[in-house]
Amino acid sequence: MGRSISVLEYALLGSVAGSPLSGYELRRRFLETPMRHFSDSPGSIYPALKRLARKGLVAPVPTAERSRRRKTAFRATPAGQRALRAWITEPITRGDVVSALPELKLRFAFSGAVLGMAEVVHLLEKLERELRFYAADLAAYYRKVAPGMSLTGRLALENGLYEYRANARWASRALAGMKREAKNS
Amino acid sequence: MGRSISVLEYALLGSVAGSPLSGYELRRRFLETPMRHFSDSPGSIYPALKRLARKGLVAPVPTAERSRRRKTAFRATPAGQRALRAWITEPITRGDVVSALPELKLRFAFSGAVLGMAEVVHLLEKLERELRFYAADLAAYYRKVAPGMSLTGRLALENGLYEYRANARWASRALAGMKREAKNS
DNA sequence: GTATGCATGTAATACGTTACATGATTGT
DNA sequence: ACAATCATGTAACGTATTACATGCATAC
Repeated sequence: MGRSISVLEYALLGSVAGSPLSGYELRRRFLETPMRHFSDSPGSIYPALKRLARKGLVAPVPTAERSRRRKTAFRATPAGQRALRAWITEPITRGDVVSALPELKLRFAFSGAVLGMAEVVHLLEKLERELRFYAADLAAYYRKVAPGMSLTGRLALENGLYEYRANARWASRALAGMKREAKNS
Repeated sequence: MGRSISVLEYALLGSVAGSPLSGYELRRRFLETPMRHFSDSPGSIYPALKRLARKGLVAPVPTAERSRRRKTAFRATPAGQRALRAWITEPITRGDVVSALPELKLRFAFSGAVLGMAEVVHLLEKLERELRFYAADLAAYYRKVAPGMSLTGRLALENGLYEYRANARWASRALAGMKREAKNS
């Protein structure tokens, strides 16, 4: 069937999980917010939106607008919400953190919309564990190969190490913050 | 003509700029080293290698090997070195750091092989400037929108902020290290 | 009345992904 | 003898990129 869903499609789906948005508004989001790494080109967004609609994951909402500008806003359907949830709660495997970190972060960013607090915490815990694990891996690799590397190669490797450590620290702090907040509610 | 060169192709080209490597060895690199975010699938690497060969940027080196295993190692040609250099020294525009940071890092990682120390420093300075600039942008954006965001959305935004700050700090430290080293030579 | 922003689309192309396929060599 | 690893490829498919194209609305 029209099975798999691309990361771009999930990004769109997650964006219309809360309030409906039109293709143009989604483009502006990708252009103006830190979701900038997604292309804002109409050639990617409108077709992706149509695919989601064809799969029944989003649906156009009646345009109760005073403006006569043609504009079709889409919203996630119940099936869309389920698909989003399924994607976000997919198991995090070792190595996802290496080859698909941006996707994991996107999943986390959207998790608040479809998951309960306890599940969000669980997701973040998994993420933190994998980040720490890979940071340690990288550190070991660095110690092993750094002596024989070129200066820029070694620095690039260091960059990766620092970045993963920063990510791991972020996850720890975020986790602590969430647990604190959970008590005050 | 066979103009543009994909990031994967540059990754391969840069990898064979120093010593020749076969498709299989390149796959293993992508599998076992922190270049893991590149796919190690034969369906991407062998065709990309062939495209590079067709463009005259890499060439097979005579297999003076004792092993009778068929194996074709490729090395960057002079034209390949020039193309690599041209890519690495392309101007860094505002926003590259947002939409193409991994590519910028790859360029830096390979820069040692084709650029002089002064040019590498210049590249890193540009990179550092843009990283700081965007980190500041993100911080301003955070202050503006954070109050109205969901918890996970806000945390994801924080993550981006921390990550860019970590990158900027790395660039500063690397720069300081390079300048120190330049004196001792 | 003309430029800018809103708003949506299509067509050509090239590329990466996945799956499939083959065979030689080394180690046990 | 068999499994694992070395080593290279092809075919189908979907999708992102780029460029082109259209038209309405608003502000000046």
